[in-house]
Amino acid sequence: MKQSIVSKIEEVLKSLQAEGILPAFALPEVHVEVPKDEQFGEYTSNIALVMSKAAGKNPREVATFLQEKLGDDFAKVEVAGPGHLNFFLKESDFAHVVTEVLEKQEHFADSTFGQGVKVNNEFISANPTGPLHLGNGRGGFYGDSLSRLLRKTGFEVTNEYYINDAGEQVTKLGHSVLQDEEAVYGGEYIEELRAKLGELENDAWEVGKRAAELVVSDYIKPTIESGMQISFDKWTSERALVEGGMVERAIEKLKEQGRVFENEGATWLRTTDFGDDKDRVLIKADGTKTYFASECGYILSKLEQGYEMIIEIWGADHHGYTNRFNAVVKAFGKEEGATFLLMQLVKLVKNGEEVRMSKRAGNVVTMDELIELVGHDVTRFFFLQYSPDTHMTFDLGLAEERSQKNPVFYVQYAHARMASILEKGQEVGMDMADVNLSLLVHGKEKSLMREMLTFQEFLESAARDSAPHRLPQLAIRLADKFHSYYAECQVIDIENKELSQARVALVSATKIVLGETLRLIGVSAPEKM
RNA sequence: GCCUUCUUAGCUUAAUGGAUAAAGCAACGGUCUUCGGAACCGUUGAUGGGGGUUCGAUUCCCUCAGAGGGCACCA
Repeated sequence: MKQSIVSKIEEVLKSLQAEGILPAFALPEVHVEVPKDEQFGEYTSNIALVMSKAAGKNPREVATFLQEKLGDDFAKVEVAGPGHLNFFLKESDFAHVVTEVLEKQEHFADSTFGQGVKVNNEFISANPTGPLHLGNGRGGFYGDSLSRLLRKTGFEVTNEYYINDAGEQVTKLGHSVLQDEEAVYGGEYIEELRAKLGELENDAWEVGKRAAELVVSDYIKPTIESGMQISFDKWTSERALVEGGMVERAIEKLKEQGRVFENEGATWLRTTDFGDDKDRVLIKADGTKTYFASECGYILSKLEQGYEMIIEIWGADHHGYTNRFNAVVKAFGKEEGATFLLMQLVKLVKNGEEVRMSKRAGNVVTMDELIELVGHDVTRFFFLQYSPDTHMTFDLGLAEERSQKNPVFYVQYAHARMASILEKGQEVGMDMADVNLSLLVHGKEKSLMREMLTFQEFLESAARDSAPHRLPQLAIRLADKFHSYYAECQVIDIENKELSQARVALVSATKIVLGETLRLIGVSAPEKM
């Protein structure tokens, strides 16, 4: 719908210029949006405001020219405010969308927006040195929901977890398990690892390797799969990559590009060619490779697998690494680099005092603990609500109280209420086969239908902006509109069967759209609570 | 010192450069229940300070103040 309005506006503008009503000038790009306020219609364009200067006429005048030529396909086209052009859809469009939702069910609003582009979405990727903590949770839920959104809008997405099991931290983990003087990590899980590993040789690297595997299999994976309900398509091991010779290949390839040089006994990559602050070491003077070198191998392997879009969801503390990362991507010949989502760190507060999260001290609050305390749906909804830029503070003292007041219940309750109405509708024999949807003329009904009309649009722009945090807001809005409708209109009324059937159809469609929104968020859509 | 993110209502947060800045919680006042009251309706209340760009700025630029994060031949 949006696209067709855009083309119509473009067409009319050209004809206005041809007729000499508007002077000849390069037409700006036409933007059509869904206005947030319903009183401004279903779609709106600011084109008259944007081009008024070039046209040498005031915006309202330009808008009026357009208005006169665009009227036919809409119930109303209006010029409002400083020169906005607002489009109101016909009654038949409203009724039609309900039919469409009921036909397509959960596939309603599936789109081809992403054009099957192959996306690699890497998130969490916590070091295999301990259980996942709250900071991992934020990026985890965000990444998972983003993937769901991208798939819905036509991208082909692979969720990937990178296991950093080849570096110095593995040796440190080994020392910690051995409990020698170089131990750095503490906490209960270290004791558990010790017990599970049994007889230990006195080699921190070997012990660390085995311990890291256990951390992944016994802590990280269960938390992700059962606790957080995230499924990864791929778990990539840094060590496997290194042992498979990927890193050497990457370095060779970079040498071929002429980006590699020697200095002070070390081997460097000239990342400054691509906007990095300084060049980076690949091979240290002592002959060992840096983490950055294996990162190069990893990037090459992603590119060789044919991913056209690379998404990296990192903690904001990794901000300084984006340039060198992109430098490598570009050195391998990909022009636009990766999409980075930098999640600001979660600040943890308990009774007004900040809790420093440190694996060393063993005072981390784990995802498992939080999920056990308040439940998966509450945890996920809470973390997903906020934009990555927000420096969110999480008050543990309020966590339980929050769980009672979490909006996720409000939304789920709306869904359960719909289910209950539909069940009742069936009992009293409401037949959906031949429904007269033109009876849905109440303002609250139109408001619900408007959400359906603009649903796909909403999803596509959230996908375009990598902004899954808008989904909880949509869920709340849908629930709000439904509750409000419910309070004002009797859905099932035996005395008025025709209207009731239309309303049951509307509730049924609303339930599908809300259910789909909840699925994209990743929380359950209960039939009963 | 350099780079970077943030500052919106009492609190936690929304708002692809658009129209009257939106919710939840808290507070206050109503609905008194035939479909699920975990609900509905209403009231109070906000863009850190100062410049600039723009027809239009919470949004872009500069600056000041405050708060986070980052600046390894570590990973």
